[in-house]
Amino acid sequence: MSELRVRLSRLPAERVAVSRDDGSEPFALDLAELAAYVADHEGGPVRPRWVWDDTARWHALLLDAGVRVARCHDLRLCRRVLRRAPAVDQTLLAGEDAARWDRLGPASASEPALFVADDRAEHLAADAEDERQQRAVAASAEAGRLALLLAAESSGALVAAELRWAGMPWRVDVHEQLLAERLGPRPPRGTRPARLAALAAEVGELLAAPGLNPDSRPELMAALRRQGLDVPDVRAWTLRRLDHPVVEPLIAYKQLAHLLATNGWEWLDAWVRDGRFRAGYQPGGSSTGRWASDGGGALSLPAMVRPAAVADDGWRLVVADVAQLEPRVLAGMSGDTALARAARGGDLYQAMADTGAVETRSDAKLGLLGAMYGATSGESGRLVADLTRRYPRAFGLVEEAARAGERGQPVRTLLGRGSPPIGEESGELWAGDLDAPPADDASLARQDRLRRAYGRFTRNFVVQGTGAEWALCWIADLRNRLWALPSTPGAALTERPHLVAFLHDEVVVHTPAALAEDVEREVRAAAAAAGRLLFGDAPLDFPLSVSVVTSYAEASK
DNA sequence: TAACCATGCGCC
DNA sequence: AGGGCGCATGGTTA
Repeated sequence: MSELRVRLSRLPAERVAVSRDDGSEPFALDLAELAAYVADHEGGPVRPRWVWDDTARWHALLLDAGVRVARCHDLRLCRRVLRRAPAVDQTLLAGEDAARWDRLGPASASEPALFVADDRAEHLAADAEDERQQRAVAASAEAGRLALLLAAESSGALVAAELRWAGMPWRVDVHEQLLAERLGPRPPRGTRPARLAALAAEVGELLAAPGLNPDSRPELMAALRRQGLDVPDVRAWTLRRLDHPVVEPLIAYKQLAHLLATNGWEWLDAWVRDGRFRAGYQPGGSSTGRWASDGGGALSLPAMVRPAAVADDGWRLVVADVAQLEPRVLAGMSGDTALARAARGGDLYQAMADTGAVETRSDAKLGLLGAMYGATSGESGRLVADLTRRYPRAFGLVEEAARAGERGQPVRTLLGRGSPPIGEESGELWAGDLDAPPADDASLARQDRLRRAYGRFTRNFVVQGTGAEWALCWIADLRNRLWALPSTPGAALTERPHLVAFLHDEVVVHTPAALAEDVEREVRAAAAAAGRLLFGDAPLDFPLSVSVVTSYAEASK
């Protein structure tokens, strides 16, 4: 029996159109009735797939009403995937309002609301778009994989909405103490904290440039040059090679200035409330399918502030990350049995070294990363050549992806996500120009540079993108497993084990301490399930390192 | 003045 | 000749 799809569209005056694909008559509800309708179905024997334009907006509203849904189809997100999927006949996605669906951007992830004034999504009918998408998938030669991809994307969108809704537990007092220890007491807005001011003064003195502003690159470069320190840039990595007393305080200044700017007191004011850090997530926000973040910087929480992420009393954080996700995914998608054998154990790089493919673990890592990123020169380039002989299918796959990119051809992930066309991001040169003969040496060189850059991108795209697909399957399954853990009847999402962070290949679950072991078991089981979903019975492991901790900073990496 | 770019650093 | 992001700053241009 096929599943029931219930399509929801917005109507004027904050009402909602409900249209089921079981032949029943469509009808309208107000928001209170909608929450009750959804809750009623989620509690019933057949949980529908809820079809809507943007999960961030609909699920936030439902969560506020105490309703959690099991499955959905995010039309905006899935349309974006299908529009670039090489296996999809694009004419099947044309039709009424298609252009408006194409232009539809994500709801503001930091403040999702179902109804907003002057909304471009207003009156877009979910039924028509859903039918188009279903037809496009069904007609594709990769219908099964695409359907899995869309389901995973949509589940990811549910996770993202729940992450924002629940928030990461965050201790403002711990964070403020940490800032005070390093920077001094909170200064008035726009002035430097004491420790930063002292370091700036010290740098100025050591460079004989009183009043120097170390934040100004031209000022700093000029002052360094006057001291005979000629550097091409002022990156910490470059400065460290200099032998001069200013290096240490200058690097310390830069580090603390960065802490202040990105995760200082103003960040706390903006993003932490009621003991929760609520960031905006954008599922599928990057072209490879990885998530992006939208306010708050949830995907780049510096180690320095992680001590402030503390579980509630009697609760724990279960932190889990996958070891070497992308090399494992590469082994699986290429069917490289030698690399897959190395991916059976906990340490893929060490296993490569143990078989004699390379001398040391670090050589294995350097060579594999070089192959996935497109390193050509030096040590890394030489190792890539060696490893290509040992793992021809895996290294051949990324090499072929790079060649396709250099020819200007898009590539696809395991589940069928297509890369954006060449030149789309850079804007430097659109694809048509590549077919025209270059007018002069300069434009020839420019074309060449663009092709190579796109080749490095497509090389990485197939691996990073398939890695993102594995991770989506992982968190989608984990989300359901966590919900299925025993809890008191009617317990809300945040009264049970729930996800509070997802960072590409790592998750954090906030759980009552007594359930931490169950959570750990489910996190591992979900990883194994994701591997089977993508790679079937291929002999391939996705080992996790899992820590049960009170503070995020204690998690071993 | 606002919008944009370049730089540098953080995360994966 | 190393992939993907976000964010803040300073400095430039429209």
